[in-house]
Amino acid sequence: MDMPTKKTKGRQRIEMKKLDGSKQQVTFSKRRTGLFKKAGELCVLCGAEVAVIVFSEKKGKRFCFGHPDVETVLNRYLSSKNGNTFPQPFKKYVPVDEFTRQNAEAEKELEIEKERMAEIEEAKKKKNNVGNEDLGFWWDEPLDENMGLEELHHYTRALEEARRKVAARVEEMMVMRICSSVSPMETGVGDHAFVNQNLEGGNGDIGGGFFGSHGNFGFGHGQF
Amino acid sequence: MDMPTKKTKGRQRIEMKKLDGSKQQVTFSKRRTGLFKKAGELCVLCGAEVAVIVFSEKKGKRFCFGHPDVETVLNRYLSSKNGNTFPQPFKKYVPVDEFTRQNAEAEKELEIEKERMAEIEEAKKKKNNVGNEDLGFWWDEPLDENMGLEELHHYTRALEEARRKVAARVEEMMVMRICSSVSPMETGVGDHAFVNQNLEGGNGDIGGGFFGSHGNFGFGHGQF
DNA sequence: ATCTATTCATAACC
DNA sequence: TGGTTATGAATAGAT
Repeated sequence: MDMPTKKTKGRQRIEMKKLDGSKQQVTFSKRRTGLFKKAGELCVLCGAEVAVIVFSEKKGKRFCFGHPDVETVLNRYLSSKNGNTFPQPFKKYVPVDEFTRQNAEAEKELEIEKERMAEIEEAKKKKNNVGNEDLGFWWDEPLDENMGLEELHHYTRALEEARRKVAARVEEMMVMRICSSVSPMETGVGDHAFVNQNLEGGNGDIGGGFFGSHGNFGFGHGQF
Repeated sequence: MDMPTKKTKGRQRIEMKKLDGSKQQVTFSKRRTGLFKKAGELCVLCGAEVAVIVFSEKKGKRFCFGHPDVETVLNRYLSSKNGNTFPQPFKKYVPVDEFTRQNAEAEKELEIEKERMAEIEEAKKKKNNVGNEDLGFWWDEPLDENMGLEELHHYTRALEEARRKVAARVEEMMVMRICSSVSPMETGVGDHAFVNQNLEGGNGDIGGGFFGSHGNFGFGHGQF
């Protein structure tokens, strides 16, 4: 008579084994979202710094979450890795609010594009002053296959250090550029988290903000 | 008369704002565990590659999860970042099983220690052949403060590339060393996930395996 | 580290 | 991909 038949079976227990097909895709989406949410909550509740990087199996699409942003956490990871203990490392929280930040990101994108198109030609014209004599940039040189393990380790650490420095320098230049082109608004140290879906083709970001009422969390691109 | 009073209030809704003190610590532990579990499930169910890096607020203690391991995912991230599209990148799953892998890690630790103590002296004695003329290694040179944004971008990408190459080379050397000193056992491509708690003092890893019955997930150090 | 009572995440369906 | 429902899981609070 009546229709007490439940509309759905509700959540069912599933075996912890690999899914495939459309089922996998749906589950991937939902669980990825859930994972990022959990990560964000861990940040808010416990003041933790967290980076989550996910590559989908098919197409290897990239998804990221980071607080304060992926790069910061990665740099911290790379630095703490080799025993270099940096309790509260190189993280001058950039005093730009979300709005300003978005401008920065837009500018970054442009820069990256411009640069990508110009770099090959530039490489031909310029001489660098860091240590290569005539063939271009030293950083384009192939690795010496005979380099020993220990040198490689040294090299690795140096590269991480260098990358960190570059990241800091770029950020700095960004901030300078922003500050000189935008009226200084709030200088409060913002607390940002970035979520980023960055696939090969490059489509964009994924959704609305976290914790709408509490923190000014948001989604962005998160490159520098 | 009877005691229908509930033993606990059960889970209570909490405001999504920062906690402190012991409450924070407890919540951090529980939620971190939950986050790693979710990450692991995402890997198993969807074949995703995932890295999660967490720094606690106080003491900046580091916690990591990675599948197949943190380094792999990070390398993939760094490479895919600047538009360098590598659908299925430089990840020749090393055909070593868990046991062999542990040997590798032990050896790595030793190497790193040895090297750290010797490197300063070595730097003085050796000349490198990559591009610096006389003062030591080019990679120890300070950054040119006048380097432009575009050069910095180029530089950054080059460093990431270089780091990737070095990592690959180190891994390769490791494998060669292993293969030449250990009898070839199973050559099956293992599926590993590493969880790693790596604090300044260095204590060790955190717990039992994930999904005991299904995958050979485990906990490890995850350095190279 | 354990134990409940609850809230929360999500498998199945649309 | 986005929404609904019913249920399995995660976890806040207390021990």
